[in-house]
Amino acid sequence: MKKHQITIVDIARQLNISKSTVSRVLTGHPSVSEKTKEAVLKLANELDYQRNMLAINLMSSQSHTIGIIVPEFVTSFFPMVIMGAQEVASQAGYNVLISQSNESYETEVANAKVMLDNRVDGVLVSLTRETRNYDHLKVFQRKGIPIVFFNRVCDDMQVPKVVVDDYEGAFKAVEHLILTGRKRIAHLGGPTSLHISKKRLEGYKDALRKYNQPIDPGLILDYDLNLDKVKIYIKHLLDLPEPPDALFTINDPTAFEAMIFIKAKGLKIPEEIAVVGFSNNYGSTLIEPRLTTVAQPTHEIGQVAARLLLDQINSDASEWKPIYRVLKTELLVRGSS
Amino acid sequence: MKKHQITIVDIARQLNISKSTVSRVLTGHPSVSEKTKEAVLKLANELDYQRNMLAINLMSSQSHTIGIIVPEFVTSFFPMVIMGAQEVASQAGYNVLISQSNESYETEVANAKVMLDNRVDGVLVSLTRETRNYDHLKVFQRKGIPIVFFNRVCDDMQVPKVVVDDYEGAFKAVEHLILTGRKRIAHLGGPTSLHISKKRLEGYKDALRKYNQPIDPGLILDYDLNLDKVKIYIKHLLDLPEPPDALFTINDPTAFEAMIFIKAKGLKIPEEIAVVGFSNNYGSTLIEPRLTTVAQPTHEIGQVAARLLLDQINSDASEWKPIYRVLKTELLVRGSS
DNA sequence: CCACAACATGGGAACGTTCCCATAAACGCC
DNA sequence: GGCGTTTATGGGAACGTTCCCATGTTGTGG
Repeated sequence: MKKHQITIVDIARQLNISKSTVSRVLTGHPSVSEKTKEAVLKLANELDYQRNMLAINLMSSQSHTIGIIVPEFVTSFFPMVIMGAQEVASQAGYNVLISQSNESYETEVANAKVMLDNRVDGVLVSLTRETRNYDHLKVFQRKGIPIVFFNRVCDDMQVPKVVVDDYEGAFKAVEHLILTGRKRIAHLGGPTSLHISKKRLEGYKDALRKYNQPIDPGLILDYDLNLDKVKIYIKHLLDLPEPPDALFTINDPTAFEAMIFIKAKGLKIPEEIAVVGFSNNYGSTLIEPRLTTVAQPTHEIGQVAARLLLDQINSDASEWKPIYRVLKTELLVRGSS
Repeated sequence: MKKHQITIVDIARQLNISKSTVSRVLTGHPSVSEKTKEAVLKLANELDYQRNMLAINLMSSQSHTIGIIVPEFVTSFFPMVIMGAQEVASQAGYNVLISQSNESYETEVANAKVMLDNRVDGVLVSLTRETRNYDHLKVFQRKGIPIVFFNRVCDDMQVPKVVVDDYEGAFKAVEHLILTGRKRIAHLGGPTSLHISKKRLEGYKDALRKYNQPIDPGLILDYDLNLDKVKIYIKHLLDLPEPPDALFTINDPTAFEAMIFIKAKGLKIPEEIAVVGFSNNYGSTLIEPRLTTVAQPTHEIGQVAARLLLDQINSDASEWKPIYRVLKTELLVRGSS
């Protein structure tokens, strides 16, 4: 059981003034005499008074908390985004309630419910790879709670979104492969339900088109991002009568798995097959050869998304605009290509 | 501005019953007639009623939230621990408020304050590398809020702690190096203020002693975990008149940096110098050669710590015991040794 | 010296729950 | 049929704030 907590009433009683006055001092209200202000501050400090956010939250009907729902946080991408968001949020006096959906639709739904129960003031979401139904997220809109998507966004909802230029990033990656003489560039993409998968695939195709290279459907595969399956797809590609001489993957972890398999097969990277990833995850400079990849401004994604969310929190719902922010990527050419 | 929220009073009014009864239905209190129960449940569902945790929290003087303070979460270690803790916590109906101290003492202090303001029901802490003063954490004890340390623990406080057997892990790592014929094993350790640094150093020394190898102080370095400095220390070691033929580092990220530098110098790993890390971070199987390391049961650390914390939350402060849980490590021998 | 503004303070409702206590009805039981 | 017991319900305080409104007190200008 908890001990008695010091409240403003305790302070008021000891100083023989009303709790209103104490509250005024503590919230910095101007109309209170210098003398009482000092006395209150002094006693509050002595008693080790700590404001009770539980009461403030109820009173203000605000939790001063924003929720973040991400599919996972073991690879470095989402943690970095969260860092950026957390910075902005805590500077504005908001806490961050993080939850992982573990790439499971059901967990995402459950997490959304928790956020709702806890009356988060807004929510940042990056979808799971299997989310097809968005009812659990539309609830936020219905209840007037702002929502901002990042990275894995929902095309169905008219709300702010923060993404990187996946199309351009993929285009640059593939263009780079073409310009370094690759003739058969394979693409191991993500689930077609994800916006990012589509955009990256488009960039891949358009780069080939621009340089008049044939688009061979046999070199384009999409998979569910379950890393264990990567080697199956890579094996398939390598076993083709005309195997690819380059590989562009949906993300870095996929590229890592692919490289490990390719190296185990005894093929030389980049001589026999070049590999390019996406995201510049932790590990891309560890693997050998170092992975060429499309860097995303992770930290900035988090910051921008959090700022958009705070803007909505601090404005009337009628003013909300479905701003679509596209951040730039950067191609980092390293040893694998 | 928020729209009107559906409350139990709304439900009560519409059904012409008291809010007490509605509350009873919603909390599953037995003494309420089947008929009213049904009606309430039906209407609550229709109106899309959502309980307001803000009110419940104030009423119960519990935030139903546990705080976690970690030094960082970009390397995979802490995210994994957090995952374990989050699992246990959310199963028990608790939220998790995560904050990063970024290895900064001041941020750790500020984070602790936020936790206190928000009346977390308990807190899980892993210290920064620079924390020497524990007043900001002792406040929790004083206020009757349970605290559990993990990984980077505080020797000064009599509270539950969850660690791995750093001593034994280090011992096994160094023993392995000795048994594979290494004669001059260097150790790049962490700051001596950290408990884990001391324990791992002890394990290192005792392994050497057991096999009658000399302990050469010139081969033992400690640093502040700022990865940028690793190459300076490694350079120093390699430039010694009698350079080491093996290196045992305080953790994996340090080992990665060391390996990159060593490889750049043209030395062969493991032939000319073997490397062993600690923690089995993400990336240890990416780097080449794959890093031999001491695996920690990260997920389990989080689970165990969260359970110890919940046990305290649900029991009287007088029953709290400073349980010290030591989990087993496992030596993973891979290519780097 | 009086009217009126500016300042300092107090009182109490409100936020949405839970929970204790009271009350009324229904139900045996001898 | 009266009495104690169970069952279903209502009333209202409490949690710790904030904030509106009221009240008193001081100061200022004509």
